[in-house]
Amino acid sequence: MRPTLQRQRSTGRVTLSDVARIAGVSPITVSRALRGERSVDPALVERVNLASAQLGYVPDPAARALASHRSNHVGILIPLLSNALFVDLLEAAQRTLRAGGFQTLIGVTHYDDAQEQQLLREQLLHRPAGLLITGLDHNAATRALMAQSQVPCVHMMDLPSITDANTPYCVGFRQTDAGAALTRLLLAGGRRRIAFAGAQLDPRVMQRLYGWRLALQEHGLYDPGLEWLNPAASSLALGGAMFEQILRQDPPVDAIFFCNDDLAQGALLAALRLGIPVPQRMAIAGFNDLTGSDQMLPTLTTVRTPRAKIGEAAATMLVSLIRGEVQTLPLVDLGFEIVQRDST
Amino acid sequence: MRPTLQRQRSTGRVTLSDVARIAGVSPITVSRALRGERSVDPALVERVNLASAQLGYVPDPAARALASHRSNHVGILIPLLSNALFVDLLEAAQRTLRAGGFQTLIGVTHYDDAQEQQLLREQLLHRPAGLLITGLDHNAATRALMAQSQVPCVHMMDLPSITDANTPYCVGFRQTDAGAALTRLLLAGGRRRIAFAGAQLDPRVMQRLYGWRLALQEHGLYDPGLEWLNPAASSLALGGAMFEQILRQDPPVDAIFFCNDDLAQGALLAALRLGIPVPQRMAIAGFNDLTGSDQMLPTLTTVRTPRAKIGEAAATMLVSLIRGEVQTLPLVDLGFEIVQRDST
DNA sequence: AACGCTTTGGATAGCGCTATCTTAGCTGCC
DNA sequence: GGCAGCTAAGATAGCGCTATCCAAAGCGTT
Repeated sequence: MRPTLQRQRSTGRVTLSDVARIAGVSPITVSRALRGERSVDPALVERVNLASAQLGYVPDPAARALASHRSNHVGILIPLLSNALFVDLLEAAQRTLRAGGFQTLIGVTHYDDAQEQQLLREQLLHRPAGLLITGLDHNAATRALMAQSQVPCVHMMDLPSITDANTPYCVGFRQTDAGAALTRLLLAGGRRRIAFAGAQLDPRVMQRLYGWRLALQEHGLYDPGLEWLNPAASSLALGGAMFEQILRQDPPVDAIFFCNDDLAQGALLAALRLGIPVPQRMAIAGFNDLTGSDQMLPTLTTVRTPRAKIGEAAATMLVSLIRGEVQTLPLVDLGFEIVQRDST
Repeated sequence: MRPTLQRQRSTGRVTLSDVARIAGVSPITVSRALRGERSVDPALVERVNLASAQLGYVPDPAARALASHRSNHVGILIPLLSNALFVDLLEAAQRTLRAGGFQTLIGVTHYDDAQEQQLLREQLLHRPAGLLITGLDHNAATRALMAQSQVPCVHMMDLPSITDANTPYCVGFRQTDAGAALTRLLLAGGRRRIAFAGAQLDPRVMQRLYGWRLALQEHGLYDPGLEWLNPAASSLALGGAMFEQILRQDPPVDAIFFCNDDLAQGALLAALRLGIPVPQRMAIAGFNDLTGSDQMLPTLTTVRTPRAKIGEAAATMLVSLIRGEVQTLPLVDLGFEIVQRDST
């Protein structure tokens, strides 16, 4: 009886063809007009835009990705969300990418190579238009995935020490220089036995350590016993504990360079608790200039890192890479700023 | 000359059909076997799995989404990433969802209705399998989008005060009760003039305020002049400023309930700076038990909120909703815990 | 043995776009 | 005037998967 049991799978969604019908052109012309591709008669573009607006047409990202092998996603890989540093980086990058019409896919690696690789693999499945990734140190499998995927990629935070023909795109600053500069400030303040207290021990921490080492060696004041490294995650509590430990085990130490503000803030609180006068008995410096470092007692000397600018610049660079615009330099050094406060 | 100019658009990617050919079955059987849909002969499933593993087959999410009008994405909307509270919530939810085979799409609303709506709209375009959203207060357009989309949704953090037939799925705790409980603790400690200092003024802050008000009213100690509300974002600096302001403008105040630990920590630091003895001259309490609250001087009395548990439970609930499993209760109250420390 | 009913595998036809090829309409130039 | 060399619009055929319909096979009933 029933004439043609039509297989109705449509979702009622407004499609390209609907727009085409209303505009009186073929679907492919609508597609081209909306993407601004090739030259389409301005009058037709106008008609298409009108019809599209009238119907409230929104392209289906899945269909688009399937047909074009491309998406408007950008994958972002960062180590942690529990560190304000990366949150600032992420927020700035995300804002810039959204403005450029891209959606972000956030992956949190927890400083774990296997997780990083897995997240990258998942992101690549979505054929992202680009990738933003933290740091330059990635294991071979991860690097291979990135290279093989051919997806434009910008690295954030670190800059390579040497540059050659195939230097990757990087936006960041020289951690080593910053570490050395902060150490020199302590030296200029008359400190002679300056300890370095590091946690997490990610590549950036190691570079700061290296900078500190260089500065001390310049003055003949380097001593391996001054390195206090702990692979645990940074926290106020750990900073306090490290402060107490150094104080107890190496009393001549007169300054401590903590690898980040979390540790340094914890140390300042521990000093308050123990009644150790800062900076008289012990100078304390941190890194990153996180929220609260200017509120501590005493206020914390630190290095202000341009993380929001890095996120923004990296995203901007990525967008122009995606658009195929000519890139002037693969490296962007955004520098840093020493913030001297009362703790030194 | 050239026989058939074949339109080669394939990407060299391993497809379902490849697996089907190797396994010696039809593509649709591979699809069913891999998704565990319907009943497929175990022997065939075995063959398919083998072939799939051998070829390293990975389904294309875009093709899947297009054909099935469904994806394995879960959208998560949170107000901020700069607040550790939401980061903990997010991380726990994300971990649970990943374990369930879902990818997460994070949207940060910045407490802005328009942004929330826009983000939701974008997420819905990807036909998410589910949604996790913070709070219960959303504008009409947002609610309409959610209802219309038919996507399962779980609300995090807040619980509705009244429950009726169409109560949404919620995992959280009673902010009002927590506010009242903390206030009662201060009252039990002999404090008579307890101020409430709030910033950000999101719905959860307002509920804590309401709880504080109730507790004071029970004792006939409520006075509107005790409410110090500032719509600015929370920060240590703001906490310090509010502390000084209250101290100056209402000297009889002997305790301050800060709506979160950021403000309270700032107040503790300000008290140190000003030499105001805490808790003798002024008791200070916060909310959330953030990192560092146990490191402050004095350590901070606060309310420990089960944010990681909320994230996990909400994700678990969402997964079972997506799978169509029967839900026992739409509301899950995970409670809270008063943490009494030295600041009160 | 004929009949329903429930499996289980496969054929077919899209999902909503875009890559690719084709064709019609115009130059410009020997 | 005829033909290569362009341009713009359209026709066609997928992208890689799954919804839907079909058919064959198994099985218990009367």
